[in-house]
Amino acid sequence: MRSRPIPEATVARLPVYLRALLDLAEGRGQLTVSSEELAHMAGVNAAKVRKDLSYLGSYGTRGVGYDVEYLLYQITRELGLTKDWPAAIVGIGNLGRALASYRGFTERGFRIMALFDVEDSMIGTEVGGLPVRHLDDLKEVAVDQSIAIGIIATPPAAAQEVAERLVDAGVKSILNFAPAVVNVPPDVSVRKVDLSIELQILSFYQQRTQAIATAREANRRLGSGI
Amino acid sequence: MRSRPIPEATVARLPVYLRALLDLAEGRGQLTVSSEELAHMAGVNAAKVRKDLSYLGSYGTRGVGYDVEYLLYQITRELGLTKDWPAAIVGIGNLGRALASYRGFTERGFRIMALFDVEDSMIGTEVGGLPVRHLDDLKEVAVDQSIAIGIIATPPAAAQEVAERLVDAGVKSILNFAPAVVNVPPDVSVRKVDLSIELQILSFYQQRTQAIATAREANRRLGSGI
DNA sequence: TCTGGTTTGTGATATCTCTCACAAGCTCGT
DNA sequence: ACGAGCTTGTGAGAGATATCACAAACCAGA
Repeated sequence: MRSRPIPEATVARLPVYLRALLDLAEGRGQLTVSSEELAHMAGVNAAKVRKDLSYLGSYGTRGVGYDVEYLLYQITRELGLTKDWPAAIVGIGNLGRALASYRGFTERGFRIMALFDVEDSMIGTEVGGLPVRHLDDLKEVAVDQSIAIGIIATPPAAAQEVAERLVDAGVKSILNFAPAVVNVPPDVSVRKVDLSIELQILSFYQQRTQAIATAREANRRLGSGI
Repeated sequence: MRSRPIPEATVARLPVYLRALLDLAEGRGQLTVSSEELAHMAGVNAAKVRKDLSYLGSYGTRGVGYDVEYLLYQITRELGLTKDWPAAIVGIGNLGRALASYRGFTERGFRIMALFDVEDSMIGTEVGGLPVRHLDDLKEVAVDQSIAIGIIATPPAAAQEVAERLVDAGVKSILNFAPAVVNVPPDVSVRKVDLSIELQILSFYQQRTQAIATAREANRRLGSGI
């Protein structure tokens, strides 16, 4: 089963398994883990865990489970986390500032190397130990520092232009926090994180269950002859 | 086709269409829009747009397209955005603070009504015009203010407990920013926003294309007899 | 009223994803 | 050495999602 392409859905879950395994290794010092236990920690079912891991190769032992350290290494390697990825943040507003000082990034080898904005009053100031530079310097800095990942935290109107500048600077991976769709060439990956969209999705399900409750209520009144 | 349940994948795209329609209405004052144009603005293909919209009912006109205002209204209604949703943020660190002052929320009828933390030094201070209250007051405040949406922005170790307190307070929709899996009863919706996971997914695809490029390079050297 | 150009709505089909169920394979105690 | 008890790896089928392709319906102009 090795060397088959890894499905997108599986790729999206590997980081979740990775985190669970880190908890096991660092926290409890557990040596092996069953698909059942890993599934519970990751909030999925055991068959899915086994199938996901089978795409990486046969790293488990029947009757025993998976070796935590070995599996950790394999997932780390598969996700390309054995090396550091230099990243840059564009747009140093509320969100950009929070991202710049967010610990979670550096933890897994993502290093914020540069910050960019267009606001003159902001250029030159330090945020989280890094100077804010002008967007016009993006290409030069990106090439110089081998920036691999661009993080867009600008207002929506600026997102597309920033994306194009990142692409022009050779960046192939973009994480977009701006509430806007950005179009890029097919060899560039974009992932979007959109708080407002997530809330709207929650709203849909919340409203639906309330609607059902209301309907049930109405139905009960009808049924009881009122 | 009406009254069939709307697929999850479609629900997740409705907010994207909504945003595009708002651009059309407010920005350019355009009256109708074709699935083709909407698809381009949303970054998907036209057949998908039509199928998605068909779940809401037949709101288009053949040969013409969709009435922008009418479609706006229908999607807004379907997403439950005709009323305001009171929300609360738990965990007022870097991220929580940024969220508390984030404009994007209030825009679509999500009102941040309360902030919670456990750090004594933080309790009583104001963030974005709201006082930070102690987590122990959560239930009382949540019931009193009819909080519908809970936003978790705590460190990962606290996430599960906070989720349980939210559930206990009657909250049925949770947006989880903490890098941790939270388990909730089936009648509660959780959506997670995990910056670190998104970066790791980007890392996978970036690393893969680099690996392919390296292999191709090696192959070329072999082929040329070096 | 008819014709040509346009765009929707949707069956049919392809692709992706999840879940089940069980043989194969491992460990351990006897 | 062997059987009991687990746990993996995976084929098969179910289910969800995406895409295709085209008939049906509309508008505008003659």
